[in-house]
Amino acid sequence: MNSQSDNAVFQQHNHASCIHDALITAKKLCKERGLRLTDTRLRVLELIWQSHKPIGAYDILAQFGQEGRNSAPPTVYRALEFLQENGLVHRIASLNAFMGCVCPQEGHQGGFLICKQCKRAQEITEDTLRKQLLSLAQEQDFEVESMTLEISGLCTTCRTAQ
Amino acid sequence: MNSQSDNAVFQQHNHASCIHDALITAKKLCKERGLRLTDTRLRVLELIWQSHKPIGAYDILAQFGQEGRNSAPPTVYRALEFLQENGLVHRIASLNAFMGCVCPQEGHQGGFLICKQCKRAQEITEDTLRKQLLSLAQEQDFEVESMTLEISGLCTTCRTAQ
DNA sequence: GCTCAATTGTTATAACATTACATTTCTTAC
DNA sequence: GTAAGAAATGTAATGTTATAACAATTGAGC
Ligand SMILES: [Zn+2]
Ligand SMILES: [Zn+2]
Ligand SMILES: [Zn+2]
Ligand SMILES: [Zn+2]
Repeated sequence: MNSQSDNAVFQQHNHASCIHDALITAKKLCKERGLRLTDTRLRVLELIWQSHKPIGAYDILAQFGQEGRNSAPPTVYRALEFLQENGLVHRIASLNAFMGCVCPQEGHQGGFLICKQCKRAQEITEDTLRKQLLSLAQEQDFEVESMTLEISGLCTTCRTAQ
Repeated sequence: MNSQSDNAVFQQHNHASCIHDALITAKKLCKERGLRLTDTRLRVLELIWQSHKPIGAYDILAQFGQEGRNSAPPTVYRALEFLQENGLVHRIASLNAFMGCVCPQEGHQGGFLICKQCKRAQEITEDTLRKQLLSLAQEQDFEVESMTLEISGLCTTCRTAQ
C-alpha cells in the first residue's frame, strides 16, 4: 500500500458497507463473548460509524432526540462506556469525541491521526510503535495499562488542497 | 541512568529548588523572546510546579481565591494558554490537567507516563520515539502539527508497594 | 503625556460528564 | 410459568471543564 491508496481509503470508500460491516462484527463479537448489545448500544455504535468523524456524546444525544428517544446524558454515556470497555469504540481525549474501532478487540488501544481541517480521524493500526512505547515505559519501570496517542495535523487531501 | 535512579528523580528530589529553577528558566526564556511573564502568568506557572502533579485549571483558580485574587476562569485559562503556547507547560488531555515542562522550548510536544494511583506524571524526554511517530505519520502522507502521547499505568513505587 | 496594543476583569454561558435513585427488562432457578 | 436477583435504562439534578463577549486597565513606544 502506498500513501495514495491509503488516502483513498481514508477519504472515500463504500461507507454504507463499512458501517454495515462494523455492526455485523460488533454483533458477532458480543455474541461470542456473551455481551448484550442492546438497542441503545447498537444505535449509539451505528451513529458513531455513520458520522465518519469523531463524534461527541452530546451529538449522539441530539440524534436520539430527533429520533424520538427521550434520553438524557447518562443513557449515551453508559452505552459509550460499554462500547469502549469492549473495544468497539475509542475515545479521543484531545477532542472529547468517539470513533468506531477499525480492529475491535478487547484491551487494544488505538492511536489516531486527526486532521484539524476536515476533522476526520484515521486510526493507526500499526503495532510496531506501540510495542516500542511499551518497552520505553518498561525501561522506566512503568507498568502500562493504557495509551493515548493522538497526532494532530493535516491530512493529504487538506494539505494538497491548500 | 538506571531505572532506580530515574525513579528516585521521579519520586523525590529537592522540590523547592526544582520549582525555583523552573521559574528562573521561564523568566530567562521570556526575557530572551521578549514575552511578558506577568504576575498572573508567573503565579500560575509557580502553582503548577508546586503541585508536583498534573493540576486542573479550577484548582489553580481555587488557589487564586485563597490568595485573595478574585479571579474568574478566563484569567487562569488565558495564563495557561500563554504558558502552553510558549512551551512552559503541557496540557494532559486525558486528565484535563496541566504540568510544567521539564525541557521548555517552543514547539516541543511532551509525552507523559501517568500513574493512576499516586497521580503523578513523568514527562518523557526521549526523542527517538517522537521522531518515529513523525515518520509514521509521514508514511501516511500526514503533516504533523502536534502530538498527544499519554501512557497511563502504575509507577515503580506504586507497583512495588502493592 | 498620548496612543495603541496587550492584558486583565467581569458576566454569562457553552460543552462535557457524573451522581443518585427510581423503574423496567432480562435471566436464571425453581 | 413465576419469583428473585441482576443488568440495563429512565430521570432529575448537579458537577466539572472551557469559552464568548465586552468593558476596564495597564504598559510600551513615540
Ligand atoms: Zn482500534
Ligand atoms: Zn483533512
Ligand atoms: Zn516538555
Ligand atoms: Zn504511582
